Amino acid sequence: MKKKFFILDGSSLLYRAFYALPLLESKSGEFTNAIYGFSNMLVKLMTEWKPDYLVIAFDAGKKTFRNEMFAEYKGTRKPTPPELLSQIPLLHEMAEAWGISLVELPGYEADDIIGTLANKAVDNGCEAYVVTGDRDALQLVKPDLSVLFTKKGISELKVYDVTAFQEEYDGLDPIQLIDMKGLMGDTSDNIPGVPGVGPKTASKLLAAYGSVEEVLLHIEEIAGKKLQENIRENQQMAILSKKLATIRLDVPVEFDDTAFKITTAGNELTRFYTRYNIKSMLKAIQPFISEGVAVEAASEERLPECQVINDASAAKKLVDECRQAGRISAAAVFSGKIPSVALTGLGVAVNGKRYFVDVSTKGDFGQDSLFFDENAAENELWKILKVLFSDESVVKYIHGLKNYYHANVEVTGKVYDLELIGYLLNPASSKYDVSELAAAFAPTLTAPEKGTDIYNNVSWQAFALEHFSEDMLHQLEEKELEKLYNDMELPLVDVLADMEKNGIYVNRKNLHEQSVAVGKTIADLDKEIRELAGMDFNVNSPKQLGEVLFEKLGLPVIKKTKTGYSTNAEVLNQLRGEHPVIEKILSYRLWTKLKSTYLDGISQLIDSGTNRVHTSFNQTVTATGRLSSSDPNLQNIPVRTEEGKKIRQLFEPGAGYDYLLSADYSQIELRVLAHMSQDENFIKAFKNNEDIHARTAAEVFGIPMEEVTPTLRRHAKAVNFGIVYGISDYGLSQDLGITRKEAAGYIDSYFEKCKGVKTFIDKVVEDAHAKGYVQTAYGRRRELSSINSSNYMQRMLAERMAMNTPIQGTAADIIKLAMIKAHKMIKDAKLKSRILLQVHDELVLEVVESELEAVKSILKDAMENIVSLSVPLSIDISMGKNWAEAK
DNA sequence: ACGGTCACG
DNA sequence: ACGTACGTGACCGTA
Repeated sequence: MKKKFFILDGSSLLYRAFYALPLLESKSGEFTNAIYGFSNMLVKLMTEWKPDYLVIAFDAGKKTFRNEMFAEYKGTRKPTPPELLSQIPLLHEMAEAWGISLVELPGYEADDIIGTLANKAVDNGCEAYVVTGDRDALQLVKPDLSVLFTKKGISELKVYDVTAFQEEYDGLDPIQLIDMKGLMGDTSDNIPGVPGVGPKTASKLLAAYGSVEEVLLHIEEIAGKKLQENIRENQQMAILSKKLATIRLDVPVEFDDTAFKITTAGNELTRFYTRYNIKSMLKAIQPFISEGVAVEAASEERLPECQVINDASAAKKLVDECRQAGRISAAAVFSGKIPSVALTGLGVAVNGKRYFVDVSTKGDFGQDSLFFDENAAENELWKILKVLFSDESVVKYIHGLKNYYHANVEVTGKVYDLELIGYLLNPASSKYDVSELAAAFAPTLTAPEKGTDIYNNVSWQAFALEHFSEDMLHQLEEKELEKLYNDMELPLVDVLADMEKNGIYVNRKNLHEQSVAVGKTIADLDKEIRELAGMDFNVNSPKQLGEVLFEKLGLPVIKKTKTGYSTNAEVLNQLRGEHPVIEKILSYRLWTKLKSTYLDGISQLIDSGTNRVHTSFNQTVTATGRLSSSDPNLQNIPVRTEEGKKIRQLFEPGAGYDYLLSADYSQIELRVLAHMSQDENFIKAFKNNEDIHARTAAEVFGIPMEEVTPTLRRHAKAVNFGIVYGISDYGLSQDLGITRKEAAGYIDSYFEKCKGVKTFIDKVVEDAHAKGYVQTAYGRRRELSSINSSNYMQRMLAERMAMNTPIQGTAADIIKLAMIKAHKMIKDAKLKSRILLQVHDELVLEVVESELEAVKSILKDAMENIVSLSVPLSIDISMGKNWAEAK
């Protein structure tokens, strides 16, 4: 029996699969529907056709080429959706996972590779099969060479052998298809053909003469004067069109008896479909993979029973097992609030087994923090187990390291916090809890149902961590993020834990007094507003307020929102003078914001034990690498208005400390921009320690520094901000209240003067389009999946993110490193002073008088010298008896 | 749960 | 013609 050689048209199948299936997205953000469809096709071929050889032909070359290729398909000239383009690298991965050769040759189209190889396979004594969604391939049909044409998307295949072809094409010889095209053309492929010749005429001519060349030799005989004339005038076109339609059979590729055989390695295949979360495929591939892997894929059913450790000897045995394995995967349960947190339960996984240990001090595990007792004796089982976390020979795979620090667990040696690693791999995700990570990295592991008891739940988490950590670390290495983890995110955990534990003192008495006073102000304003409006309503309700202002009072509508009238500050400011109530409403808004968010909001979060607020610094929230702060958010305490500053006054040094000290980077983002862009003007200005916005104004408006007015400086400042945010003329015009044209003019002259910035921004955006992600100077990555979107708005947004992220993110990286260094220096110097807050470009410390100079010099060193850029980094230090004074 | 609003860098 | 500045979190009212 002849061996079967299959060659697949990669681009046409990918395209068909993409449009046949709804858009699927893996947990880590890649689109996968085309890959899913393609995979189903492979499975179908493998089971129903049992090929001996199978290869995929694909077009090599630039993305733009691929763009055109897809764009011309089916006569639609729409740009190829980025969601499809983004799956091309996955196609390569998929082929590799299957052990299938992917044949690409720069300068040759997939069609020609397919034609050549199919024919060579036939010459080698094979039956050749071309699998494609492109009808042009039918010209290849001959004895022993069939075309499998996709139908209904890709779910069915129609077989064209010589007989089937001739049945459908009325006795035409397959190779005559190219003569057909030569005569009638093909609009979708931009092949012109002969005007006035359609399928009917072309068939008739070919039936009579056999080929384009023969037709041209017999022009005089052709019936119909107009037709004769058309053919005569378009002889060249007919020949060229035929040539364009002809699949070449002379591509320099050889039939490779070894490489073209399928060498499916089961674990690669499992890993691939696991990574992209294509669950159904994990079942479908079972017949093709070895037994060992089948077991791994079926682990869903093989979740071991949770063993509960409740005596010392079992605990010791577990310690021994982890030590011998050199690793522990653990998920912990904590109770209590910072600064009083206790570890109360521990799930452990090792060697594919899972355990649960109840380590709560009173054996009341599952109760909440009300039962926390810091004087309670340490749990006996925990005493035995905790040594694992400080054993240098044991690698720890855990989740949420900061909580361990809060619970005073000593964790040393090699530690992998999979939460942090998940964040580095995809900072755009919103959650990194174990079940979320499992869904992304180990989709065969089904998370326990809601309501599952804590023993099973936590031990499952440990089991899951052991299961997918290897894959995550592999990706960390592939994306070159290890350094970022080891030198930045991991050491930062200790710093943040200390800051959160420290908290910041709040003057409760003053806070309460302010709250009462502001409450009175608000009540008065509320009354006045209702009187001025002539009716009762809830001023806090934008809906009701809108109705009062724009319907009852008939004020002009400035702007609308999705749901109704806009009543924001910008709108209200424009309505000032139209009605006396407007002023009152603005004032009401200001005071209620202060009271509800800052006075009463923070009041609720003051720890009654320490009289301090212990914010959470979230390390895995922002897409750019910044920290965020919550419960309460101490990164948005008012500072811009006088009323707001009163809030800052409430934050004071605690007992035993003398001052709050603030150290903030001067213009760090613009300095980063100067460094990354190597723009001469910016570098010079920063090196000379000039007022950067004034310098920008001088350059952009072409005047000497002395003539820069405050207004011009303000405008230049706005442009600088705009650059950092990802400039758009519209945004700038809104900010400055100028026309869009004027804004565009500003941007033009800015780029004219700052060529380096222009070049840099263009390069960043271009790279983002090519790679689908952007990076900070330290290699932190942010995926921008909509950067090639066909939706203008989405694409523009992604481009602004592309411009902003390297700048904002690099600045965030720098201050993170500075925090680590400052924290260490303070510790090494055994100072009592300590870091309390980080506000993106500022650190707030609590200091004792005697250490002032030491602290200042440490901060200067740590913050200014942490990295050497092309421009100096500079910090301003100020201090006072409260946070408002330290500004 | 979501949109509108507003506080910060 | 379209309609946006980048990154966050908390509160309120409304669905």
